[in-house]
Amino acid sequence: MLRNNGKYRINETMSAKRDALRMKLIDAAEQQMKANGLTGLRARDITKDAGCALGGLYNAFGDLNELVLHVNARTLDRLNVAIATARKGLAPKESLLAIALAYTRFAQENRALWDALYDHKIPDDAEIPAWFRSHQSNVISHVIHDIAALQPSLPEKTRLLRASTYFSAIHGIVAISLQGRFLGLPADHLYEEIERFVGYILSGSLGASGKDLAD
Amino acid sequence: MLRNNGKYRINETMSAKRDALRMKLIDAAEQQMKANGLTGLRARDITKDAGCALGGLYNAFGDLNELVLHVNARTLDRLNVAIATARKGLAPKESLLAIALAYTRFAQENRALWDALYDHKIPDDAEIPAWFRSHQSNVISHVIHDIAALQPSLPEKTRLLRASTYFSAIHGIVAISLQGRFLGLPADHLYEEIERFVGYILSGSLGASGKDLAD
DNA sequence: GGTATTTCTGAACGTCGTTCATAATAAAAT
DNA sequence: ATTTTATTATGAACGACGTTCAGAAATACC
Repeated sequence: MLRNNGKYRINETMSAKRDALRMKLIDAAEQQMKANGLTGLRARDITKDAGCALGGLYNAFGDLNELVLHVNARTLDRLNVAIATARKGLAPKESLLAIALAYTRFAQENRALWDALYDHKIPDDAEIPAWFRSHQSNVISHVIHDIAALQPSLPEKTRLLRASTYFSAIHGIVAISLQGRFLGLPADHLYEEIERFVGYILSGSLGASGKDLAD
Repeated sequence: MLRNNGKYRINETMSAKRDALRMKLIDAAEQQMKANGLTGLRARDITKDAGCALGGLYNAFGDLNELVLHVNARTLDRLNVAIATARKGLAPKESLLAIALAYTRFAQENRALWDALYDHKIPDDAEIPAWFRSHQSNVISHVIHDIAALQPSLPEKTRLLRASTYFSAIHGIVAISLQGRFLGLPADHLYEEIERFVGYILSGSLGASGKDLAD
């Protein structure tokens, strides 16, 4: 029978050793995903690179999916930085274009890790943890800010819709192009095609005069 | 030592029995994917449903990936019909909107099979067979026709780029929304958001007067 | 019927994620 | 120090998976 008299730690948040192993496992998994993609990820290889036994992974994380979530959170953070840097100091419209181009560049330069952001599926029963969603939100918040600046009269909820639509459209163009599906937009035309497309959207949604299209 | 004196068939294209088994396997795989998704696909379940031994799958197809390609080709054909039906008799701009909405509806109503179109990855060494690419091309050809009608002066190659960009953007909006990633555009706003978005693109790219934006 | 050829079969193989009894280590109590 | 208790580490073992392949069964032609 286990007692807890307050002198041993109750949860996993206080162990520096455990955290160190977790970090080594995330590092190893990230390296492996960079080299072999999400489907090339192997628990045995990760633990070997991290310097622990196979079972150690399951002491540090619930399962392999949870480890992937941590790698993906890192990737989202780096994407977030790339976007923030690209739009810094720009006016809203220029910022929206900069976001699209930064997203495109990031996807190209971090192909395997970026793929994993979308290829990774968690089982139907499990749900995406809140801490991970916040990493996703950080990325899209830049779009929300620009839309808010362009259309201040838009209700908050509608701004989220517009931001999601804008972001998703750009993502779709990049994704289909890089995956070479359907016609496969050639990568060497990707930037100009996106720049043109963003121009369409901005002129279409805001009018040539930048007038506020409330609704 | 095997000889061939011309009295036995040389390749696999002439056997009705073999084709019947292939069809049963595709049917079984399709049913399984509908119910359990691509990741729920199991060679043992498929062959049991199709009424053959486990190894039979590997007589009919090279491997499981090849079988998935056949299911996906079917799905693309049904998507193609859905789009063709939706745009029939419409003017180019209305057709482009109809395509987007039909794509959205198809994705919602055939979620598991539609997911498999994009989730299925073939190994790096193998490449997508030409017969499969033609199924993909049929779907996007509708977009190409409408763009050709709207901008007849556009070079053929540029039309393909524009069609790919348009299709991919719509796909991205639908995909991110249905997967609930990032903010997750709520499904009940999906149609109106797409309709608005297409309006932006059409007015942005063609001008209010429908003038031809060459190049 | 006899023989060449194709098709079918399912046990067996290697690999995977995951589990868990056991060992090793660390901390607290005595 | 020694014992007790709690934590962490280990890797053999398990079940499920895709795939293979030697042999059985079926088929086609003489």
